[in-house]
Amino acid sequence: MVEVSRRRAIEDVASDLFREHGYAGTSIRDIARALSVQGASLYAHVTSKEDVLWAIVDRAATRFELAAVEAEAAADARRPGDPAEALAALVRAHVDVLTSDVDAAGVFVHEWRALAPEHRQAILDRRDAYQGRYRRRIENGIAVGAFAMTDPGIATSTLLSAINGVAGWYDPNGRLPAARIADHLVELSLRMISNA
Amino acid sequence: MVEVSRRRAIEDVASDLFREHGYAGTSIRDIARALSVQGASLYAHVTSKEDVLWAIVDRAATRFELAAVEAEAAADARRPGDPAEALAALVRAHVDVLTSDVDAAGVFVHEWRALAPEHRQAILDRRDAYQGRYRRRIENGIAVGAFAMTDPGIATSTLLSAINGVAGWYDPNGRLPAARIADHLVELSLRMISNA
DNA sequence: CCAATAGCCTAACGATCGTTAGTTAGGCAG
DNA sequence: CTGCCTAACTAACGATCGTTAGGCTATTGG
Repeated sequence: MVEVSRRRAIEDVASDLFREHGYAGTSIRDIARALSVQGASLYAHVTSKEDVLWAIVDRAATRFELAAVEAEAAADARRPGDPAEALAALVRAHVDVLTSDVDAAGVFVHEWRALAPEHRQAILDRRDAYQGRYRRRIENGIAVGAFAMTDPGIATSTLLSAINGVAGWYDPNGRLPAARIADHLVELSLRMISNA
Repeated sequence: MVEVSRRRAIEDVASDLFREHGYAGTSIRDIARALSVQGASLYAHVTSKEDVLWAIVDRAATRFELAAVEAEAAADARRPGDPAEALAALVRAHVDVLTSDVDAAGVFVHEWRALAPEHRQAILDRRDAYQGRYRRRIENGIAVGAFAMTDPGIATSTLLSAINGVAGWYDPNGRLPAARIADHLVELSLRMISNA
């Protein structure tokens, strides 16, 4: 990974450590040590520890949001009003973003609780909006009979838990390339909510 | 919740706090404050902070294991060799354990990384064994044609992620009783891996 | 060649961390 | 009354936490 800026290099090793040991379980000096630098030196590039967490989470959130917007637009262009097409596109986009930076995605999924109250609330709002995309497609699919009759809220949460689970075991050097994994997750996701 | 021992009361409030702020994000004094007691007073009942985490995780793991054993035995007694029956029983048992103590289950799912190396490895082994129960049933179902042809490893991990996701939103005072939620998760789980 | 800039250093601050030691207060059994 | 048990207390330890201040060095554009 070629670093364009020192600030970005800090965020990248922080993503790795936050994902492995959690935000509270990682000290500024831990991050510095991974960069072969003294802890205090980081403050030339960063205003606080929480600032680093926020940068990681905010960027990851933005990437998920952009990918979802594009995925829905493309799906609607291909097959307008097809809930399965739209949901498949959403899931694939989500898994793609997740596998393209597992560390940051893992931090986004698990460490948002450690954010300062304002940032935490902002992320919760954005997560709700993101989840709403999935939910609307699921509800629409149920309405037109493409998806099974189930509780849309539970189905949405469970679907997102399922695909976020990839962050728990994905290994860039593993046996399956990211694209294959996305294929499987799309298949599992659609079956989960589809009619017989 | 009536506490039978002081030790157990400590573990219960610790479960709550560990789940909310993580193990590293919770201090001994935080736990003590929730019990209206001084931090040092806890060491009359506890040998270390990690000891508390281990007790919570170990107990939760045991409950999941016992429930799975019973569920499989009962399913095999009802309909021997039926993969769907067995998997449904496993999922229901898992969700039941999870909802019966969300705090402890949430700690088990998310905070095992914070365990001391030996305990951490022990839990990883037990988690693998537990996951193996699901995997064998899924592989068996694929072999007999009851389940769809998919990667059993990914299907197993994704299924468990899906049902563990309940720990992220379940509220004992929420709109749905635990039994209804288990119903939904069983349904979603079976559909996820079933043929057409 | 010089000035600016980026990057890192050492030293230290007050706070909090997990944990130990020694002590005190109350209840119950002999 | 005595002696033990449970449960709490205060005080303090050394380590580590996030963070600030001020100074040094190497590279680089004019």
